[in-house]
Amino acid sequence: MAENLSKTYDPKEFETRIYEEWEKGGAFAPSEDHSRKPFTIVMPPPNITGKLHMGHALDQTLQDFLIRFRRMQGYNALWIPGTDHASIATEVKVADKIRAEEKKTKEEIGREEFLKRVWEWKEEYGGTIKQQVRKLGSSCDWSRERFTMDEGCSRAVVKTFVNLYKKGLIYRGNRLINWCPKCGTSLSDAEVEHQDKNAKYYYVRYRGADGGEGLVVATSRPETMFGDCAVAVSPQDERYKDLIGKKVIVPIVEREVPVIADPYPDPEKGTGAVKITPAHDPNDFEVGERHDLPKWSCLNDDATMNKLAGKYEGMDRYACRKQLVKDLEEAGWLIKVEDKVIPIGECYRCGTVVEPMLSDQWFVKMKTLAEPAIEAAKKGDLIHVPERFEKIYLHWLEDIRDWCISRQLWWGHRIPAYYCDDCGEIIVETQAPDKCPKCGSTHIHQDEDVLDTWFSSALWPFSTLGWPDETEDLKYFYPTDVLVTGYDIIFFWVVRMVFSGLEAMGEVPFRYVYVHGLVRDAQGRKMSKSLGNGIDPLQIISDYGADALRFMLINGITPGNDMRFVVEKLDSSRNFANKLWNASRFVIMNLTGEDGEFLPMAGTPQGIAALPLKDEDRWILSTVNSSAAEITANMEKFELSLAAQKVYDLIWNNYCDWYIEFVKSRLYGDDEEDKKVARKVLVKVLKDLLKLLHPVMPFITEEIWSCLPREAGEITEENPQGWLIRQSWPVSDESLAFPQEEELISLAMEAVRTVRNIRAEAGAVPSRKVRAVVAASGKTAEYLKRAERHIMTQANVSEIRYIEDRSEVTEEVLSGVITGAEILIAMDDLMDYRAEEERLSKEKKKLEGEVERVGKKLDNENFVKKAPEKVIQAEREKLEKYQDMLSKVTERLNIVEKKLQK
RNA sequence: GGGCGUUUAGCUCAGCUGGGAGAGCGUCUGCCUUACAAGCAGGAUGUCAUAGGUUCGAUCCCUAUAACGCCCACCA
Repeated sequence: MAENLSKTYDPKEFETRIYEEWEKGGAFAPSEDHSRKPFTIVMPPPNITGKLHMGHALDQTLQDFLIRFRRMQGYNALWIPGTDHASIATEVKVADKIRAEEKKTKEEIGREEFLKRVWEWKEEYGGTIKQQVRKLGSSCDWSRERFTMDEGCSRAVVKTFVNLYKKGLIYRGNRLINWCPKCGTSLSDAEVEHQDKNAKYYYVRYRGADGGEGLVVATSRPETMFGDCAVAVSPQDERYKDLIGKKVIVPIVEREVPVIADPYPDPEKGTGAVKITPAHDPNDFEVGERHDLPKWSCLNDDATMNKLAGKYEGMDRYACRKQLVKDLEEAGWLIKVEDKVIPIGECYRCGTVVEPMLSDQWFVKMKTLAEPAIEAAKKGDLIHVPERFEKIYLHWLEDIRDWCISRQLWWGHRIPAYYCDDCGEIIVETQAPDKCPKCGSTHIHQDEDVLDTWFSSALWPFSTLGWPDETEDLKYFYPTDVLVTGYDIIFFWVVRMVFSGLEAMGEVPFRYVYVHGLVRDAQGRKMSKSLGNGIDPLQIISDYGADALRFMLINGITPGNDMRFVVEKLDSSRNFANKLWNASRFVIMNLTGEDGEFLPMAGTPQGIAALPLKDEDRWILSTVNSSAAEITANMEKFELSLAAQKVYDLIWNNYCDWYIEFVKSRLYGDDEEDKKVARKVLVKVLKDLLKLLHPVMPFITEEIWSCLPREAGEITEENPQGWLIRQSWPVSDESLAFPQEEELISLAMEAVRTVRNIRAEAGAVPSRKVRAVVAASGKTAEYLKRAERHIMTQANVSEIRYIEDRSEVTEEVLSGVITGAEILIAMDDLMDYRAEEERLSKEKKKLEGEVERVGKKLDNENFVKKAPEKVIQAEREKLEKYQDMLSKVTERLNIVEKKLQK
């Protein structure tokens, strides 16, 4: 790594280099030593659909923070990286690309060729993503990298499917599913987004078959009338009592359907009579099941009307609706139309309105699988951070319905089900069968469909560790420790991993779920491609460095809450990095002895404590020592933001602003022995601070660390290069607790601040030394005397006189009160009256000019008449302000002049 | 229809199971003091959304209310 630090902080100079060295040196891989406790995270695999966005950057940073912290704490840390094939999303993207570039559909290209193209896409985008993850500094073990469609994960998928099928938990059925007409595939319930939309209720009369009035039904989808097979009413509904059992005629369709009594219709809603279309509505489907009604589907897969629709055949569902309503109206069957807000289901990928359709699909039976997952959360085997997400998790599992897992797509895991062409037998096996076990036929074909992409993601925590094989990794690293993810995929992913893990492994896949929010733009809007408000993490890294980005993403966030991406926060993070950089340069500059060699360090806490330490040494050692304990506790409780904030404070406010300043006079002094002590403390503390900061800012800390002298214990067999990434985490040590010195230096700091304050408020000449009088007694006096050196140097005081009684001072003074004491400074000392007179005169002149200028403006009739009220008001306020300032300056100038005359 | 979150300094947000109201940015004043002007020193700014309640004491707990946002929900 670097030999010494360049003059200015330039992350470009070292971030890439350091990452390469880490990776080459095996810094991310866990040890083979399985006697140590493991700490495992599996990375939520980014989709290979495109590049990483800011949300990924947050996700990665949080995980890397945790894994680095635990690694340093001594856990055998493993973070498994990988990518997701993202079945439907990728298929759509690649199909779009082919359509745009070659003007061909995927059908025209053919399944085999299409899949070849997708694999090429995967190589390209998967590669980009991996590079981005590296740029962010993620310390994941690339030797264990996985892909949801690699050989192992595919075996896991097949194995799981077969297992669940044999247990009767996966079945094939002709049921109502969500159908996306554009993507041409079924969707799970989770993949449908409900949106409230303005729509209409159409009230349509179904006349009696006996020539009677019949009844009126309300529907928002009249085009489904072609699938109507009954009209249901509540048995309690007096209005329709006489119609039950009779027939009514569906207009236009001119089909006789029975009026049936069923508990489903709510007499309060609509007309109380519901047209029943089992093939296009989930509720109707159930009614149909209860009454053994036929299930007539009137839609094609592309949402056009089928032959059941008669003359409307071939029309799009909405065109048909429009025409049908018109026809109904003309025929007199349309009673009224009502505006209504109705929740509409849309495809989460393409936004097309989803159609409930009757279809042969594969389903996972959820009830039995959900139960242990519910239990796990209730027992505390699974803990959500923050807690409130447990409620969401439970609620979803508690009224879960069966999961439709087959997709009419090509890119994905093909369903391991085989059909005998001769006898129709269904064979579900891990290996394709040679012949039908029932009839012996060799005419067998595999199911054309693939699985829901989330079926394979659900296995991620154990498929990545080698399952279904009983690998060493699986035994040692499962269950994993924490899953970090955004709240937007709890249902898609977290829930399914939990029940899958419990089913396959008998244990929850992770102990903690750390849920983070979304990264929004500066206005609080979701970052999206359509808005074009996305921010590329790589661009930010190139402008500010990965460390600054990471710190910015961690700082000021709360688990589960969204954050805004504000560029100013990056400046602040970068400035912090620069601050640390320069402080380190200062330390390193002062490290070497006359011969240019590093001075021997003191090593252990006991070694440091045994040195002839000064008060300020003890203060900083003690402060860092106790803060380390707090910071550790914060991190263990996932309070990462608080932890980062505390390290920031420690570095900037304690170490840089105070300790380094305290110690300068010693470093520049003649006492060689004491100089060494100061150096040792400087380095010891800097090292601890670098360790504490490393999880959030890994690059800069490693770079600085590499420039500091190595000591015993820092180079080990596991860490031959002595890298920071593998150093041990600071543990608070009793030998470094110095409460008395903490109190003493705090008091000194108060005194310094007070004197500075007085000086600044009095407008004293900065370079001018002042004499101070300290009125204090007892311990306070004693401490302040002990800290006299600091007060003098830090506050530019030339002399301190101690008194017990404040009334001893009779001259004109300014004073400030600190804990247990008062500090007084003579007015005469504060001011160079000549200089002050000059300054005030200048100031006065300037102000007079301003007053005159604004005054003139306001005296101008045209201005007052024509300018907007706001501007006039602002000018008036300005005038007032300047006049006020002028009178103060004048007053002060008078005093100064009087002093000069004396 | 059900549930949840947010509301704290001009802006972005912290506030770790009730006891001093904070940070960064911005702003104002003074400083190029040999680590750092991406800096140093100092200052100003808040009825912690509103109304009640519990408590010796509430930004924090309870109950309402409002605004904004989010999630879930089988579209008669």
